[in-house]
Amino acid sequence: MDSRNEIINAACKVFAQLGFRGCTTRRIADAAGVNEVTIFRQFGSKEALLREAMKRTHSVDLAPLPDVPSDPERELTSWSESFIQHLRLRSSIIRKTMSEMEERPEMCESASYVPRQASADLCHYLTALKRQGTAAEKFDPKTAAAMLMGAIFADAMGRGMMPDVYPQPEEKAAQMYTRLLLKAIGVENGTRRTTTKQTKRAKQLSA
Amino acid sequence: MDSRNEIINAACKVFAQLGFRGCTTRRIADAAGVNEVTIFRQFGSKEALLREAMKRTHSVDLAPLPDVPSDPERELTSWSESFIQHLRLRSSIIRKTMSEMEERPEMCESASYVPRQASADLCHYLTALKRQGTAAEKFDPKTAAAMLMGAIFADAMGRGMMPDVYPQPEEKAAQMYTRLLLKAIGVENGTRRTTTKQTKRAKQLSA
DNA sequence: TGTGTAAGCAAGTAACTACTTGCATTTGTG
DNA sequence: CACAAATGCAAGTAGTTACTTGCTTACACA
Repeated sequence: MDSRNEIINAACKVFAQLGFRGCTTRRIADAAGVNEVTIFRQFGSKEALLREAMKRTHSVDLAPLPDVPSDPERELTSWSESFIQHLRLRSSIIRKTMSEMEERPEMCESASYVPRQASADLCHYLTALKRQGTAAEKFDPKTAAAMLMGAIFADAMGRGMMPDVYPQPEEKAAQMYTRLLLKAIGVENGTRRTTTKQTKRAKQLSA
Repeated sequence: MDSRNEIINAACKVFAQLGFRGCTTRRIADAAGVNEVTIFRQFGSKEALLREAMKRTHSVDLAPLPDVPSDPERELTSWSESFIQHLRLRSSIIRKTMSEMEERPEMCESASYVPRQASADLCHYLTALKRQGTAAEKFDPKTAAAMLMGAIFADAMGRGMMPDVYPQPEEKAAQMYTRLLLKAIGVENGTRRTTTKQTKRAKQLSA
């Protein structure tokens, strides 16, 4: 049915704005353009509605990372960019979900699916880099993965609140974190890197 | 007065558990072992009470970082450890505050004081490392600071929800993030580092 | 044309919310 | 002892919450 979808979408929207307690059936009904009773006839209770709404919002596919790395900087950067974009689009709902997690642990199981998957993908990729010998330094893939994801996560959650503590411009942030991580694990980035260095030197000379 | 303090402490505790909407004057009064009217006589309203309670919880002193770096690994690691400990102790209240920040921006101004200060301190320290020449790589101090703080923040916020995506053991996490960052900015850690390497090699040989 | 299903509407329930009022009790201080 | 300030207690206010019931309307399908 159509009203069912409208209600679920409205529930997500209101939850993202006001959290579980602020997400009243009255407000959901208003946002969905639907009578309040329809909610109870369709879902039985507010809890059941939100369970379904959360299940839907948190089932997303992440950008893939190749099984065998070929161009680490390009591949990792585009992964980081898609991940940070994913988090930014959902920052409100993620903040609310995290705040609710002690009171309503069921909600977190579905919410933790995406970051778990992302972490596993990234770890797998970094381990491959290490096995290949592309990464020169000794490092723990899980720590490195947590570091990159943590930086991206904190940026997505906190930039709206304190824009001045995060790197500028916003659109380059994912790339900058990724480059730092690659340096940390000793990945040299061949031709393109050299070109960049030469460009920088040329600029410094002309300045 | 004594009841005033009891009420403020109780308000912080209940807010950390249930957020603003869940933090009812009834629950605060119960937690404080005080009659509900006392709250209104002392603070006038729930809003005013929570304003004062938040102001108090968020005014904390951070561990200092030396103005001129001498032993980067030791100094940064101990700073990271004290910072992660600070965040872990307050993870519940931080999650609630972040979730509330769109609805109640006043609360966030006091809450953002600590991370802003931490970021400034860390940036200053990293810039000094760069100026000293201790850090070999070219890097942007703000990005590097955001990366380390982001990793620590995400760990403190998320480990309870998904322990398996963060490095083990928990107590070494801050140190591991710090070491990765130092590698990223090209800080060599003289004698102690060599010793560690030798120990590792000895272990590998005997294994 | 008839029938069932989904929806709207109005009203009501019991519990809870922030907050108030009036009065009695405790407590520290001169 | 006396007085004032701080607290407790009981009751009440007006609004909101999740959820229910009974009745009416609209629409699809046979």
